[in-house]
Amino acid sequence: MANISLLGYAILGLLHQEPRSGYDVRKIFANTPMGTFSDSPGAIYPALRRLEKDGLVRGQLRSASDLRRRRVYRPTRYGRRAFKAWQTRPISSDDVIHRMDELLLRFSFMDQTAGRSAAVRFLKNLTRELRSYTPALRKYLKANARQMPLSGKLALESGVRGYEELLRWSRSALARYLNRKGVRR
Amino acid sequence: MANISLLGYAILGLLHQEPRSGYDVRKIFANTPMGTFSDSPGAIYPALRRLEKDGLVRGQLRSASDLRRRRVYRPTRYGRRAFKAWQTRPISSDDVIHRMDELLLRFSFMDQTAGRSAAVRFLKNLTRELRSYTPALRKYLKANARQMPLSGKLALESGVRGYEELLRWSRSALARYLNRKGVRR
DNA sequence: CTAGACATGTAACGCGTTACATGATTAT
DNA sequence: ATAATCATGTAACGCGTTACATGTCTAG
Repeated sequence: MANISLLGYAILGLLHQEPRSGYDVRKIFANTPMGTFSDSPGAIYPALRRLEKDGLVRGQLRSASDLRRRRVYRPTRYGRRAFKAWQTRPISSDDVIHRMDELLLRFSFMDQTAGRSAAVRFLKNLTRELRSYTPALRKYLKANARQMPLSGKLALESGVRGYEELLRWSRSALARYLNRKGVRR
Repeated sequence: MANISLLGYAILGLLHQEPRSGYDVRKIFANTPMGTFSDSPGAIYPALRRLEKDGLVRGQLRSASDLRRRRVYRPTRYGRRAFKAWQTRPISSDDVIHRMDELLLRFSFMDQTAGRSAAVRFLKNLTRELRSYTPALRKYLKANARQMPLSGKLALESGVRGYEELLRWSRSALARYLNRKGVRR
């Protein structure tokens, strides 16, 4: 089974939307909020080749009227299955503590690829984990605040607030899905 | 001039508080909210050796009553200067967009090592950058929301909210410093 | 005709991950 | 005795960063 990096999943997700070239992906990473990923060719082209080597995407040269070589990739059936499996993995407390960025990436492509019900399940589980972790963090801060320098205390406060906001977001996102239940658009 | 990784700076910051061994550092990464950093020996011991090789820290074996070998590190004068230089670097929009975690790390040790006035300057500059970036992100979301799938929209909404919360935090943190101006304690 | 966007690659390098290894000390 | 904790290391591996290289097409 292929081992896919976060960048690999990001690219695979984009290829689910429409067939794209490495250059297309680069432009997205350079010009949109997906820009947390590197748009450097030294990252993207090898990543695409790896995905292809592992059978997750298939690339073909588009040259019909184009003399310009341009390799366009799309996910294979296996790639789609692997992507969906990644998206629907259970959410652990460790994910919430160490891999929040990965969780958000998993969610961002959710209803295109795994469906609305998977999105709802995801948000329910995420909410559960956040409801348990957030107060624990807040408690840690309260317990150790006295012996921490102001800047350290404040930096941690920032982290706690970030998680608390995430929990509010998660709940409101869930509500957004549930309110639309069965509503066609 | 030495090139120091984020993990390197995190360790260097901890060594500013008191001399510590690699094992001490590991325990901190394993048991506190600093746990965003890896506590694996394969990361920490080589990082300490690099810091030492670059003249940023000095390690000495503590063995007096201890037969157990235990290498305790403390920053050198050069290490302290380098750390402070890193902390007081100007804040760019790129830092805010791509390296928020590094900014928070820089701030978290601020008043132990660079002083209260540096902390205030940092927060003022951070607030400025966030005041410019946050509405731009929000605007992007508004402009593209129509053509985005719900989960994509919501994932981006989460990012925007995170930045908005960060801006509120930054302002309140600044207020916290300014209210104490000249107050001993 | 030339600057800039289009488009894809490769090579060296550094560092973090994973897994394994070693041995001393303390607690049960 | 022996399991757990203390404590430090090393080797293979993968991937992202940086920098360089190459060539095409389009706009002014």
